[in-house]
Amino acid sequence: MLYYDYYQSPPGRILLVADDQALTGLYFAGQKYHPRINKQWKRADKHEPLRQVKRELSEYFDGKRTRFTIEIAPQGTPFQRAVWKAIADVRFGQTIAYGELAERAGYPGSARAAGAATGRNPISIIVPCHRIVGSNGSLTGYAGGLAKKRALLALEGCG
Amino acid sequence: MLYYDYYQSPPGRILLVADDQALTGLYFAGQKYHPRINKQWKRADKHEPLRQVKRELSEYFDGKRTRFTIEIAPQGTPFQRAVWKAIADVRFGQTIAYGELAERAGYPGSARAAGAATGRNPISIIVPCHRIVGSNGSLTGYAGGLAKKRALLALEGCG
DNA sequence: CCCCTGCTCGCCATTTTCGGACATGACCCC
DNA sequence: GGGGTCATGTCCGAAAATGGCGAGCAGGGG
Repeated sequence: MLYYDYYQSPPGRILLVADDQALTGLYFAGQKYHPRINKQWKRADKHEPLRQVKRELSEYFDGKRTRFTIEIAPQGTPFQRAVWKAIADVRFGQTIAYGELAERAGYPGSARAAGAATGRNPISIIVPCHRIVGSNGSLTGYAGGLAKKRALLALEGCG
Repeated sequence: MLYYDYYQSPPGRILLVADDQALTGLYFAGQKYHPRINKQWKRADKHEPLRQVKRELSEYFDGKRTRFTIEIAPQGTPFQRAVWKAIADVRFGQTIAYGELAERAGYPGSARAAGAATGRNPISIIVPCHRIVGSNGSLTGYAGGLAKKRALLALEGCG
């Protein structure tokens, strides 16, 4: 059984999805790869994991939180999970390039594949894929739109 | 955790595989689709499901048993499971055609697909795929070799 | 005629293969 | 620097190939 709820953030409305104990998805409204609401899912604004992530998001957008503690359970291939795990290790206010990301994930040379996997990240913000940039520092892409990527990086003090 | 052991039957050596409570595989040595022994598996000649199936097999080959009671848990697609379930309902000494099998499985017209699924049966003898023959009565194929299919049918009195 | 054989052709789920798409990066040339 | 080119690795969907089939048909012997 999966549960979901919405959260209104400064950059836009967010869809949250969780199973019994962990967060499985966090999507900006209208973003690429946004899932359809499944009839089997249950709208639940009091479900504990969802409450916790909403609390942590509020603190994050208020500038009072720089790391998340909510448990996450993203679904993907072994390669994708390795990439997402490597992304999760990038700290608040820091950025790395796709090539560096691929290397940290254990797949040196797979920069482009790492980019594709980054785009499929099911848990935006918490798995901070906005902290991954081109090797020359350019903001090459973001599933939710480059504007949101800029906004998040600005919030974290990366002009 | 999976457990395995061997059993020497009249037609040839057999590999038995089981999980904690049910049989998941029964293969003739050298048959098609024979699995490799996984390092993670444990050789266990006293594991209860394995002991039970060895006992029932002995009785079967001695002509003292016409149906099996061991619990089975074959792994496959929904279609394959439907076919294997339909095979399991064919009784000792009886034979049906692949077309009839497909129909009983709930997929009328899928005779050829049923044949392919039959070939992938992971639990020979217990799921008696040797009782499936061509619509004209011919023994069209058997993963363990047609000789074994003939031997099993002879044992069951189908000359 | 009847029966058998061999052939062709539709069937259907699965598996394998293949061709793009992609949130890159290094190189080269103006 | 901007813009083109090319070498990469992974994933997804589509298409083709693969099988333990079966019905229909044409010939050749009894």
